[in-house]
Amino acid sequence: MEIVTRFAPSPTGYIHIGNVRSAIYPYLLARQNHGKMILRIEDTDRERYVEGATELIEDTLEWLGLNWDEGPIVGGPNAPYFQSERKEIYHAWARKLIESGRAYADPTPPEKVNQYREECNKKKIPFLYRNFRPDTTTEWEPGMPLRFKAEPKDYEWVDEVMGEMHTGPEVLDDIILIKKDGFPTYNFAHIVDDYEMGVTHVMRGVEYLSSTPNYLAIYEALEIPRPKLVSLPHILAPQGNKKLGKRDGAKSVTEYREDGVLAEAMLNYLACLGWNDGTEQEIYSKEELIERFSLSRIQNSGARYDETKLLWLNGQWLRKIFNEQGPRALYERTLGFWPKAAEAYSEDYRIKVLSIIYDRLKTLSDLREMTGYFFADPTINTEMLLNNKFLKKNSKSEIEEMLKVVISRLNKIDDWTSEKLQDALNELLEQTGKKPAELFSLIRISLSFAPFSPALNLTLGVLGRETSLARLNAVARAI
RNA sequence: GGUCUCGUAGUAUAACGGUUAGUACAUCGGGUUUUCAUCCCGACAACGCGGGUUCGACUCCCGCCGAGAUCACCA
Repeated sequence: MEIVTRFAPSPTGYIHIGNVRSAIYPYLLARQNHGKMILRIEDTDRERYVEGATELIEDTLEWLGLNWDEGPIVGGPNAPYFQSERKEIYHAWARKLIESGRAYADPTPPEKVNQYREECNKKKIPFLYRNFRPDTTTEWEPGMPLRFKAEPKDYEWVDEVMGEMHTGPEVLDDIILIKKDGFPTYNFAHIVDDYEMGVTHVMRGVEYLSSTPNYLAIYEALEIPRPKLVSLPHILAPQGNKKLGKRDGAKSVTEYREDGVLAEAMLNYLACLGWNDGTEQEIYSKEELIERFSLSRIQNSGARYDETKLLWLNGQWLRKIFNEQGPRALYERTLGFWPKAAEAYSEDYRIKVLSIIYDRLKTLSDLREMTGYFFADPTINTEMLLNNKFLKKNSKSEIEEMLKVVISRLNKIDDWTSEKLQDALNELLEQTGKKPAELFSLIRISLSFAPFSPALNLTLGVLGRETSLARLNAVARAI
């Protein structure tokens, strides 16, 4: 049987890292089995609806490379994929339930319901609406919610992650199927949609585990088969033991993209947070994840979100792309992350800069801070030079003298390549009798006035003869 | 409070009932001609507690403790 999974977010804002994973796993499962993934927008709560949220969700999924086979934009045989446009479908199924006596109109005003609830809370007994069930012969009219009529009993089922589950009759209640505004609740709508759309695996956060018996009762009453149920443990906030949410400052996936985190790294990190294939592999491409994924190896406890590891993985991916696909492939990912001054330079030059600095990047946005001196002469800061821990024992005149020796030697280089430059630097060490730390710091700082920079011969090589010598001369004059 | 779930180093995780409890991130130390990083080497560090079952338990069972979820006309 074809495997059909779905990601069914509600458009209430951006997708943050706490909840993308419930899009990743369904995607992997569907691709692995040559099945389908559906994107369905659960927009039945008009109060929480956020304009533009659907686009944000689509954008995030596309960036991560999680393409869907049915849903908004691409369409499909089960359209529409917005729940707000499927009202008639829910009502048709609801009528079926009314006819079989498993749903009833509830004329009780909300205040009364709250009153019942408070009474129970006061008596410290569980609140079950079915104990307050009103006259169930009322005709269902607009403006009146429709409730499920529960038949308390035991339920057993298998959760693909949590294993065998069982509950008693005390968890079953008369839940609302259709709200008074005519829109269905999640509890009802998702069941109808999943069935109509042929979803075989319902993957969602563990918070739905407690409601599952009620869903099971609805499947039964509707006389439709139940899909496989997969509860995904929460991603926990860095502090505390609560699930990661926007209130914890959970960043949107888009935000990480803007910070220069690669989609590959994001997908890799999130997929492996709460899942592993049993090997010691750390770096997985999307294709490898699709191949190796298995429901049975999803962890059943929550996993804490660790941004440091994400950034480490991002560094790994940055280097992997550079080494395996070449400088140009990585360069293409860096567009938009360069300092403004870089615009005046050729692509070729920028690729050279990238080639010597890429292994120092944690995120692409580091380029802005780290490459400034390749595109504009740095401001000369004599303090920085004289107070450097390797240089401070030298007097100004000694520094000036050293610079002159360096300049005259570099001037003699006929072929300005990193190899020749390295030879010249080695000779200078012998000639001056200085330690590398001392001589190289002097040159490095004079060229960049940056806290750090790539290997000296490479920096000189990329900067070029003219710029390098001009900067060294400028420093010699300023001292 | 009822119901359900979870519990290996700081973090993410591995381990047919038999291993010096493995790996990665982080941290600390060292190495690679400056710096920052990469890379390499090394160190620190864990089975929540208590009972069983067993020749032997991180692994199976029970109890406790701790953490979380849920008990909405939100999803």
